[in-house]
Amino acid sequence: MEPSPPPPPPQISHLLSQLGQFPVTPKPDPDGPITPIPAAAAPPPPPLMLALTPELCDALRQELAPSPDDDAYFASCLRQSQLYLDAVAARLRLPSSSSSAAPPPPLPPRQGGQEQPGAAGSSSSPASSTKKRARPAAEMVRVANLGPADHLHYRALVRRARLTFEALRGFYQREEPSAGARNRADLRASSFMLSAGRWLHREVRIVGHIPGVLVGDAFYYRAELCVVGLHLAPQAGIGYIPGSLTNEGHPVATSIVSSGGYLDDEDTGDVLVYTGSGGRQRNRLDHHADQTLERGNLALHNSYLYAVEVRVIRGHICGLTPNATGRKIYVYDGLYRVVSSTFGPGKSGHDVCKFKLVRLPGQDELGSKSWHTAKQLKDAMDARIRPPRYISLDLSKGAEHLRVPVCNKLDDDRSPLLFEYTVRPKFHVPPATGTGKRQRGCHCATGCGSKCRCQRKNAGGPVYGEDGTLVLGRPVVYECGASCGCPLTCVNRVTQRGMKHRLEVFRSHETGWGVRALDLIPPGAFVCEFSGDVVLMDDDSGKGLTEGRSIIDPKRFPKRWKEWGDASVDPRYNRGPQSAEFAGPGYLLDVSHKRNVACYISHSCTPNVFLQFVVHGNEDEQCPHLMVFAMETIPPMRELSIDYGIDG
DNA sequence: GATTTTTCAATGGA
DNA sequence: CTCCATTGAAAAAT
Repeated sequence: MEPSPPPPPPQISHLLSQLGQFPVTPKPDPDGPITPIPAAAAPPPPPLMLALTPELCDALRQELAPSPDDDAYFASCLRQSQLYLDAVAARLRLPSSSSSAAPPPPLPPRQGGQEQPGAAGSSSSPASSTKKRARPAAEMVRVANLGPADHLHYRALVRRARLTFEALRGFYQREEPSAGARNRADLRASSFMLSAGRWLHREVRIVGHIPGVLVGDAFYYRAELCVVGLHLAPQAGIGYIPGSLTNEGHPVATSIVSSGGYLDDEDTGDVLVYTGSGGRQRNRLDHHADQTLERGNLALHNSYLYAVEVRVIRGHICGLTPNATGRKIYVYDGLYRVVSSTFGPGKSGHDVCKFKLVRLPGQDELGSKSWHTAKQLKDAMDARIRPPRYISLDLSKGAEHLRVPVCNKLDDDRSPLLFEYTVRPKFHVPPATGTGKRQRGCHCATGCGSKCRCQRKNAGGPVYGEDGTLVLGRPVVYECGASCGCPLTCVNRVTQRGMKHRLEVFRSHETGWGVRALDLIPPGAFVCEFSGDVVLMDDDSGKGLTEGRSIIDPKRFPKRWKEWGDASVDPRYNRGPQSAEFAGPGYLLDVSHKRNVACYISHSCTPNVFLQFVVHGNEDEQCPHLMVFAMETIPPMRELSIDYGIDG
């Protein structure tokens, strides 16, 4: 048997000739090496249903000029698929009888010229009455040319959806500590959000980037990928638009999750060899049967033929997670194009579909690569090697638990080194009232439980979970303190143990100086404290001194803590008794001379960290610590941002 | 439309 | 700690 020719690159001529030809059951040479799918051996092509108008054909042909230049080539592929999808979208059937149960929410105000709504209902009433399973919509779109205003809008939507997901997940997890059966809080959270109409982009099938999701964004659960619309299949690796929704009747893949679950996978970052699905026992690595070119496999093959870009999400096992055993984390790595599709025996002997994907140029740095560079930086610093352009290996000069490197790759500014570093502000300690009085702290000898006096000052249950993450944002948090009987390892002293995740200060184009994470920071984790010189408000001598100084006013921070842990979308959730009114801090922080890392965190109105007031033991309530907590999963090399309450 | 099939999860116990 | 069986949910296919 003569060897089949390699598949021609999917250029336009090829595309045009292939549009109607889909080999459904290829029969490759059983004992040969992996053979390309023989297009010639395909069954008679189904009728070509995509309307190729003369204009469209001309437009496509003009793209023909094959260029050796990769960028031009990829750009041409992108334009091709754009043309194709536009043609398909234009001919798509309408969403079947307004399939969304809830009435479409009012469109948010939008500034940019931009045709795609796709906002999940903000005020949509939970469509609990309708039993009908709401199916995803049929309309297929690609969102392009997002203006800055649109980007902010979508980023805020994604942020809120993830906050809700995390709050619900935490709520469900705590709700039944050990109710016999398995507690899949993640599934319950996503399921509830679906029924409440809070999945994003439900009314549309998005090809390409999901607006509001950045390359490098990290997710702890597959269910979370569903909620934001990145990858709709809860378990399957290939997400696709079913053939019944494209007018040609062929499925098209939109996203894949690569978790290294197959023997034949290879991954060098920009190039990924992905194995199709099927032929495998669940949870098993090895194949026991041949795969077939159906469903997801067929969809991915069609993405190859049509040159449609595919979202790639990589699953990493991160042993470094604070909460114990080898969790997985899913990182959005951007858009890839399928450059080859083959079918043949894999390592286990059975036939497998293999797809080679190449990352499209012009995107933000590969998320997975950022993890790598962060690790290299950390290794170098552990070995006391100063990477180039690092002006300090430790801004705190040993004062912090972890070293805080400073990096400036832009100019010669070394100003962070000019400030004195203070790990925590020095508050005026109130004189012990009543000398005969006993210590005001708790007397818990080992661990502080629900009986602990300090814990009970926090109305509505424990402040921190087992893993040390903040359960719920509060007006103020009372931790145990110096006068308590418990050790520093007490569960109620999370912020006193210092930073747990490495940060670095860096010079940035946009914000002057900024702070970014070197470690993965889980949502709800303590990040660091704001520090500087304390200026009491009622201190007359201090008032005049604030002129011309860098002052942080703790009162100016918007109450972003309200967004954290708020699961009130679920009516069964009640946050318990509200703690008494908190007057708020009565001091200013002067960071003109002394400061710490936190002062370099930049501002955003879609922040990924927030401020939580924390009182340690019997400290003055007027002077709560300004503690920074993560609001979302922060991947390595991602800049931290907080809402300072300045208009932006 | 209802039911079955498919799926590179996640848990908690052994 | 690794293995594993069980439960689980949504979309596509039937």
